[in-house]
Amino acid sequence: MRAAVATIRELAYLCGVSVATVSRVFNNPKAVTPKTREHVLRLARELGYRPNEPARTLATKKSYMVGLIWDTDHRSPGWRHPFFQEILIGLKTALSEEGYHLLLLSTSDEDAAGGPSLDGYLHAVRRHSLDGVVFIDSGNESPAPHAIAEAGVPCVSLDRPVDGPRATYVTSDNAGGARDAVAHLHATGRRAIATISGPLRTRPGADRLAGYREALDALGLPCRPGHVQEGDFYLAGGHAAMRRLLEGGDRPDAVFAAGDQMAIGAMAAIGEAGLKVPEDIAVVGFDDIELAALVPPGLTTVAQDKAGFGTMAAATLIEMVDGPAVEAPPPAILPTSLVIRGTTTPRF
Amino acid sequence: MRAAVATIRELAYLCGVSVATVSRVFNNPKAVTPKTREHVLRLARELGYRPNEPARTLATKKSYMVGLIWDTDHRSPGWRHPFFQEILIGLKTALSEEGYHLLLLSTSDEDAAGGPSLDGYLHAVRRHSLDGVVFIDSGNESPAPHAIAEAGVPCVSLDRPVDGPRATYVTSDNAGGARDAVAHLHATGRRAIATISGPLRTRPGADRLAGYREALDALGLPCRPGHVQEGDFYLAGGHAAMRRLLEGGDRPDAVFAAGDQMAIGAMAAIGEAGLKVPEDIAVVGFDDIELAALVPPGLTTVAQDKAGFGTMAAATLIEMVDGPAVEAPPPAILPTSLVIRGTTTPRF
DNA sequence: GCTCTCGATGTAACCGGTTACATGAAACCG
DNA sequence: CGGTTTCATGTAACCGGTTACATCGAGAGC
Repeated sequence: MRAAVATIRELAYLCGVSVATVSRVFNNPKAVTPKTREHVLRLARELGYRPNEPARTLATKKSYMVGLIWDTDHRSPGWRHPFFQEILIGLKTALSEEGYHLLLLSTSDEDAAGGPSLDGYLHAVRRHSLDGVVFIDSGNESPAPHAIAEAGVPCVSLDRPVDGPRATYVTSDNAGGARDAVAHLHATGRRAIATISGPLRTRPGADRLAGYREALDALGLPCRPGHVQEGDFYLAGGHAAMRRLLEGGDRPDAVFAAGDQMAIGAMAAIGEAGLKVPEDIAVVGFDDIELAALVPPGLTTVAQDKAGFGTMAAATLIEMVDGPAVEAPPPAILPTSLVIRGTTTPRF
Repeated sequence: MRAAVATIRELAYLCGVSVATVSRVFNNPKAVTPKTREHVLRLARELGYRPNEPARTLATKKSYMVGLIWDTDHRSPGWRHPFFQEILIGLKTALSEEGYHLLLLSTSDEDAAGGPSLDGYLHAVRRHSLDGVVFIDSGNESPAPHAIAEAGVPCVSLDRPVDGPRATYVTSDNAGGARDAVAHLHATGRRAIATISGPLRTRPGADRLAGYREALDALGLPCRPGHVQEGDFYLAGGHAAMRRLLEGGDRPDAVFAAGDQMAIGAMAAIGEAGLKVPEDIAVVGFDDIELAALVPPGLTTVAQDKAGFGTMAAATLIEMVDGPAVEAPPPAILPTSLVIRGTTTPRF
């Protein structure tokens, strides 16, 4: 391969046209005669010319880059969104198709950017001329997304509502999924259905609990106070919450855990208490992480549309960035689907 | 917060100095009188001024961005490096500390950049003036890293050797870890030690098998041909390979699987054959994925230094980028450590 | 044939930084 | 005290694109 031509001026010279024409070939092809267009394109291809992005960004204020903010300190388990990786794939793929790139931003950049200011991310966005931002919630109530959203930067947040002139969010149908889970437990013969909720300050935590309550209501089952235990979305929290449920004297015959990790922790606690899943206590989780299918006897769970998160976030963001600057699209609520496995086999 | 000052010229005007002085305050502080320096810094802080990155990049050719190439098609499971996420965290954290950012690149960008050329990534690197590249191997023998490495772009590859004037790689001590695993199986009383290798075209696959052979040699054990089965690093491959081992007539009393997923697949196959782990067959894995601790009775495994991958990659890359442009540092070999759990309890 | 339009192309300013070089003041020195 | 060095600062060119506006030529209309 020959050395790539460096600049638009060189290419213009070689083509015998002006820089403006070359520029137009790439940015507004129909403003240029087919003949010259082809000529320029052919030479560009042969010489391996590609317009320089920083220069283009400088001139247009559009970088074709979006920031992925992933607000967390690296010590806490908070950074582990249950399917960060799937989200990332979906996001990256969808953005690439539209010619956008993804720049990773995390808490450390905030400080590095000059002191722990509340709007460190906003500065990062400005510095790089980012076209928009995707924010993955880690449940730690960071003020970052609000600062950005309010500044009018196109912004989509995952699993956490934000408002701002060009901000929206995408989440699963948490309440609906929870209702399905409870209805399924009821349909398999369980009547004393407890729940291990997520942290109630998180939106999915609160919504899944609400769905649980609605379902009990609809089924005419009482909502016994001891049957709601708050967890932390992680293994340990599920384990501890399950022990509380077991020690409560009012032993449930089914548990809806608002996250698969908690469900697995709960199953461990059930085993330690000498009880069996699903014979003594049925379990349903939420998320459908990879592990759910592997842990015996297979965890019944409310599956989220993992790839959908990324894809939807990308689509929504691009709509705000590219589209006519009207207003923020409505929040996207992804459907869930119940995956039935061994932890909820019917009672006789 | 007041509106951020847009340009260096404005700030210079407000400070009553020239743009050159302001620029120096940020890039070469000691070239400027303490008094003016403080003055400029104070005003800059008050006004929220930050130098514009694309402009800076345009002028200096240094973007303070490194690309993370993650070569894969999104369909295959190949993108699942066993701990992509940990690597990413380590990488991002270490890079942020030095003021570098991470730009995600993946296969789709290659095409979008104008046809499926072999050096699509190289173009992406040039377009964005990336300072370097980290390449995560997904085992699909992509030619991408070589094109980049040979072009002289600073480049560090994970788990796969590359050469180029400024290229190096980081990997675990795969052979050493494998030797430890086999020695441990021997020490717990096993003598008929089989292995499920990774794909032999991958470097870790080949190295772990080599380590296994060396260990058998050192222990004076024969290396029976039927006792080496090639897997794919995934659950299904481990399962299939284990069945081949069991059907071979020459049943082993221990298996070293070159990856935890394969080990877990193998354990399933052992269970299906009516045999027990560790009583009938002991199992050791490699990686120490999260699941290893959770799957009963706990998988003994060779732990890799997950965070170390990212940190080391970042350090090595920055050394090449920042440092005096001598030559590529030698490959980094991260130590492994054996984590002993329930699948290898000693034989009486 | 002459103007008028319109569409393709060129010229040059501009985006927001960096930096080589010029400048001028202060410090140093014999 | 004149001359030289040193050092902080300023001027202006440059990085590689985009784009407003000017220009020019061809076809349309009369």
